[in-house]
Amino acid sequence: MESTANGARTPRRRRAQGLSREVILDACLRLAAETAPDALSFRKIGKELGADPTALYRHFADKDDLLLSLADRVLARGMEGYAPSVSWVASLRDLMLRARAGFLEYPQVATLAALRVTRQEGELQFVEAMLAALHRAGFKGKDAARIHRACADFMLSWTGFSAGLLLLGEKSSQDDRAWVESYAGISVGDYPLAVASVSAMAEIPDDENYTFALELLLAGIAARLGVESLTEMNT
Amino acid sequence: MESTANGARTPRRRRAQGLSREVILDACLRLAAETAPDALSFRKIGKELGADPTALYRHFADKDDLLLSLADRVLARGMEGYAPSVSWVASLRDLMLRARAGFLEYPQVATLAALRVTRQEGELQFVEAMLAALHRAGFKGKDAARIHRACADFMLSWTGFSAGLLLLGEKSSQDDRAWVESYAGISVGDYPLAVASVSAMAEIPDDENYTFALELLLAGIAARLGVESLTEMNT
DNA sequence: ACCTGAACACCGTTCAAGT
DNA sequence: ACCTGAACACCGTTCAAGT
Repeated sequence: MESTANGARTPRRRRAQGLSREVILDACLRLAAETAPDALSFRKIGKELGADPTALYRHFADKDDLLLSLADRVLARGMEGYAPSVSWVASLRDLMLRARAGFLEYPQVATLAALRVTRQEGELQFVEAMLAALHRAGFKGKDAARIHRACADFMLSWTGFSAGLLLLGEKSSQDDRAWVESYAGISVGDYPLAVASVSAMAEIPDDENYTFALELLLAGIAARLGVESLTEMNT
Repeated sequence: MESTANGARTPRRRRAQGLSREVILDACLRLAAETAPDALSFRKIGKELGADPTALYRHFADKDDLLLSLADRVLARGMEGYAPSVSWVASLRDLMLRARAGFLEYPQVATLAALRVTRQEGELQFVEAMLAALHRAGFKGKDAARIHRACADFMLSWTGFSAGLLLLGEKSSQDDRAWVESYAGISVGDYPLAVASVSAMAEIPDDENYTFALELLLAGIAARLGVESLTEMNT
């Protein structure tokens, strides 16, 4: 990669020299950008680096360790360019959308690490920005902590879900077939509402669904504000 | 299991005779009730049945096929005893809680199948009950479909998340250690709010967190009702 | 018709050995 | 100090063979 001056055609393994956490993480992100289901195995990372797969154990305790660092990098990347808005709702919405979008650029990382807490720089940036927005709204202390946790885990769980759907890929289409087939064996008359709406529901893309649920959540938070302070109401 | 009359001490493998989808699914649920991380492999299911692991392929196309049937059974089990309330909010809340609780009795199934659509009996029961509650609230057609999808995927994604946490088990405790350790290397002064609330947030158990987020979501839906019909308002 | 068992192409991880 | 490579205990799945 550095100098392709001489014999550029032999695709044999580069010598693995100067591995480091940074170098390894970069290679992982290169692999994780793809939507292939198992792109992040040690063996594939090793090949990408031209190193023996087990060399990674010199720099990371185990796969979990690697994954947490990877997840934090991805979150931090999603936070790049974030600027708080004057509106706290707009800030919350922005954060909840950009964090998810950041993760979904690396679906592998999202599925594998969505339920882990990284406790590294990127996560702290996200938490601090969320809490700042909630403070501006008037939520403090324990109340702010509860709402932040609800929002963060809403985002993380749904992001893991979405990443899983992306990685399933073509299998989702198989699902559509199964849908039609499996209806044959079931007494459809018992489920009139479900049968009537089934295609309308299937049409909704996951992104739109997340956005819509997020708006419901934000409305719920806003409504809570009304209850708390009783000074201002928003429809 | 059927008759322990003679030689009950030899734990050698029962002969595998009369395997069927039903028999296999029962064995799977027995295994999946545990919190062991990899309890649902074909090899372990085979051992539980006293059959060769590959015998399962005679009854299920692949692991995915098995998982979908398993997931639908678990959902159906969660729906047992459901009775719609006069209050549509109470009905929605009940459905969103019982579906998750049903899945979490079989964490293996929940992690592996949360993002799949089963299109079998249990799922239809759930969808029908949700739509019925939404209709009673006054949501119809496309609007009901959108809200149902938001609710269902909120529940499914969070349930997959929760099941993952359960399966992580002791690793969560490791996280707590990591939390303290990793704070050493970071300039804490840059994240005052995050640092101040970190322990308050960590204390919130996942169940409570889900319940709280669910209330926010329900409040958001109720608020939307106000916008729609303009006839009745609820704080 | 149904079950078995060897085999294939994968996993994460450990450990003695090389340099 | 860092990387290698054989090995271990696992995966899901295929396929020829048994009964």
